[in-house]
Amino acid sequence: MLELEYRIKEDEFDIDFMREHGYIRKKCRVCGSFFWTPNPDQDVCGETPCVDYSFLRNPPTRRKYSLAEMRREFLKFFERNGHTIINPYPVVARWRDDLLVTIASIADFQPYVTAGISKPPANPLVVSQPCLRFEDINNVGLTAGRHLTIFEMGGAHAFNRKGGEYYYWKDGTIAYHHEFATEVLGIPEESITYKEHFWVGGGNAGPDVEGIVNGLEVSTLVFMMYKILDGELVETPVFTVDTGYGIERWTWLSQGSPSAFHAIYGDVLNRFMDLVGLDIPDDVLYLNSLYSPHYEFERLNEVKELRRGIARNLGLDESEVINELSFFDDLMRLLDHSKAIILLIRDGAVPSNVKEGYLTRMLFRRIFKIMTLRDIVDELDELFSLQLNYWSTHYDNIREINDIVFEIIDLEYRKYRNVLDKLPKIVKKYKKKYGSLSLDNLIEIYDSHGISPDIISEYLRERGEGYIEVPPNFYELVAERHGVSEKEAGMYIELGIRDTEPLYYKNPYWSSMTAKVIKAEDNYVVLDKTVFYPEGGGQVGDTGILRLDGVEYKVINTVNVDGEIRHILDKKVGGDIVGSIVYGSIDWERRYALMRHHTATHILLSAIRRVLGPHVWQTGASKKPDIAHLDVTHYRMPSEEEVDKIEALANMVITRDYEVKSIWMDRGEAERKYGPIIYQGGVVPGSKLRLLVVGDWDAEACGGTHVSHTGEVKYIKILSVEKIHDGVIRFEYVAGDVAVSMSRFEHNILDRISKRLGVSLNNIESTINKLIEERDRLENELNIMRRMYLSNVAENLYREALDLSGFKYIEYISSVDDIIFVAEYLEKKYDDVIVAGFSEVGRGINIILMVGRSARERGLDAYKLLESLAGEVLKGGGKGDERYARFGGRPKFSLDKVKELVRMYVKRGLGEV
RNA sequence: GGGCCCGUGGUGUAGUGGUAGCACGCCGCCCUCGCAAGGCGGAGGUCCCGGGUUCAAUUCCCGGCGGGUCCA
Repeated sequence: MLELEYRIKEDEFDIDFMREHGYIRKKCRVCGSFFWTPNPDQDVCGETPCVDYSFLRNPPTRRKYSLAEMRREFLKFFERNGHTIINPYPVVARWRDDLLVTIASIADFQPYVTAGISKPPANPLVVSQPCLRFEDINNVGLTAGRHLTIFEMGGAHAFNRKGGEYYYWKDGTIAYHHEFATEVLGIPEESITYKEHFWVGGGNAGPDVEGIVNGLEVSTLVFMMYKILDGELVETPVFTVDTGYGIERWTWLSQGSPSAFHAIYGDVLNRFMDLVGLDIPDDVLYLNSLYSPHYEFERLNEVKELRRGIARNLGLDESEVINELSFFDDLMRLLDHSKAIILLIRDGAVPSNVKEGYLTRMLFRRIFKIMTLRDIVDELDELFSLQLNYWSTHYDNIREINDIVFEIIDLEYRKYRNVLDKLPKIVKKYKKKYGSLSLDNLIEIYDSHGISPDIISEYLRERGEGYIEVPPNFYELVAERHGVSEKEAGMYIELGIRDTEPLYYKNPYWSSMTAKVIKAEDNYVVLDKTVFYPEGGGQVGDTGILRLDGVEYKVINTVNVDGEIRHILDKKVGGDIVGSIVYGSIDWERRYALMRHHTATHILLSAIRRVLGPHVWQTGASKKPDIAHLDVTHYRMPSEEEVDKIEALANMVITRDYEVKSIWMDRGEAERKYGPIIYQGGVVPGSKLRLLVVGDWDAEACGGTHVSHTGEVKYIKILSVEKIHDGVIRFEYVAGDVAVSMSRFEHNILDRISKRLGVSLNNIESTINKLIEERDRLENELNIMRRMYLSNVAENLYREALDLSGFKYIEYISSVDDIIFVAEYLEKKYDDVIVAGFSEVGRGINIILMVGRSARERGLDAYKLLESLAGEVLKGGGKGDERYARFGGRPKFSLDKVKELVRMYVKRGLGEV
């Protein structure tokens, strides 16, 4: 986030609206901010914490509204005033490359609409957009519902063009807001304050006013008119009215309920509280809400103090109130997080360890943790069941994912338990290493194993193994370990193709052309028109030839660099050729394979969605001439049956021979007609979209080249399915002639195997199984034989052993393994044995000495003996005990000499010399 | 995309620069009318893969693959 100080001009909001309504500008005596009020005596800005909430139990509106009613009132009001109602976008912001999730209603229209490149779906428009915010996640629950990870932003937007279409600006925006509050909801004018502010975000900026009613900020009305370039404000060609009405806050305001959660979740909240057995008096909750603007997660001790005050105030037991409220906070977190999870899953953010899937997992982990510590895990399914039921009446496609959600809950909970099951082992390890656990250890454990410190603390407490104080800034300490890497919000806008007419769009079947050179540099040329498709959308660039002045160049690749289609050649172009006419022709066979693979990808994606569910979204794809792959969001490996079904469905689409059409459509129209599902491929630039429509089977925004009928794809063969991350499944497949030759190729291999084995194709599998079993059996048998052989060798060695003072002295040169076997064998069987083994190992030698029981009793020590000798005969080291010792190193003498020396030492050790 | 942790019989794990152990499970025998428990015996491992250091690597170093986890 850019840290810039922008001052609002004194007369920024000295506008007709303020004058007509008798609003005057004042400075808050508490926080110092400027605000507008119709009350001459008002000297505070009207927002908490400068004042207290005054709507609790006493709403300023004419009547109470449920969330659904408030949303409807809001949308209908703006519709009456010339705004078109737009369906909300997904909460996963796939059309953005700078955001993972939708954080505001305006995010739907960035960057193309706000930058003036693309037309909005309607103008002006209104939308109630579910949004996700994670930066205040710690405060969720604590602040009585002022902070939520999931909320609806009512956005009324107008996009005004400088010197072009103009709808309304400051006066109109504030007037609509005012009218909605006073006329529609019946809020008295004197209750409404407008606080001045300067908004900066996502590379854009502009002055704004916050609408405040009875202490609660209910809306932010932003006049987005700048972009930030190198820290400077530069006016944008489009002046965007960016209003955000907090639908949940307006609802709370209208109900004056004990908390915003009561207003949002209604009956779900009551039933959930009953379920877990929390009964908390309304008086306590109201006072809690009143104090809540002063609550902050970072200062939990102060929160406790304030809550103690609530208890005193009401004459209740202090610790009881503190405990009940902390339980209440937790339950609200559960409601909030589970709602967010449901929408995330609906929009394809399947739990994962990367990207938006990680956000889903994090929410799950927080839920599990709370439920574990509160011992209410049994209610997990019921919580989601209540929520799914409730929100299915608010949002689309919730019922469709019902079963999927429960399957994911089950999987995620199991993963979470697995993590926790590692706890005893981890604690043991740290205790062994450090004696006790330090704060640093806790941070490390959380970071590398995901076990939060309070769980460890609880675990240690339960087992009476000490107590560790967890500082409230724990998670900041974790962040420090990672180093702060603030990413500058980049509002990257890709331009369409310039200068070159893309003939491949006119007709993808054209394979050659004559064109004029408009630019030539080093090894690439740019033409006025081309049939060569530049790399994009996962489809690789075309290759072929260009003929110029009788010279033939190979086109080794075609790329789009900043909207310029470059034909990359195999050699440099000579001379000034700009203006010359060239003949070009693409490698048609290759391109046709690519077209088939590309169309196959669209067919397959829709087949996967139909089989696995609507949570499936494309996360990546690649189309090469010989193979293609498609990555999609899904929470587990699909079963063999599912894959078969997908493949069959995809091939059915081929058989039906649907027409494949590319249609250029206005972005807004396309979104209206097909919904956000068209953005499967990710960010698509431009005001007009090229929509690829496959019969009534599939529609996606796509810039690739496609066949004209699905029948041309011929055949889709899925080659492999693998999990590339948690939550991301990759399908590898081939289509068309490649698929046909692939299956011929595979069949040939099988055929050769079958001939080699001398069995029919049907029996290959069982024959190979038999062969493997046979091999295992032989390996085993060989092992037994080796042991038999070696024991035989050992017996022979014993029989022919040298007699040293009545002991059997055996010298044996072989591999280390053999020596050890023989030595062990003899030592177990004969008491009077001494085995000296010699082995050449790598670049050195090993000496192994095994001393039998009676020689040990005579005082012969294998380790001591070798140790005393080792320095003399080799450069290395060794290990062992009185019975067995092994030394190794680079020898100083020949093996024979070493043998002689060992024998000499043994003799001496036995007192023979 | 980056950081950290982890890869050892079927499963769970110990361990170490020098013969890879333990528990559960499995097989056989004993005990029992039968089962369980108990006793005895046994099978089962490329110590994830590749490279380096070393006389010697499961162990140390580097790279890869796989899993976990945290942060973007």
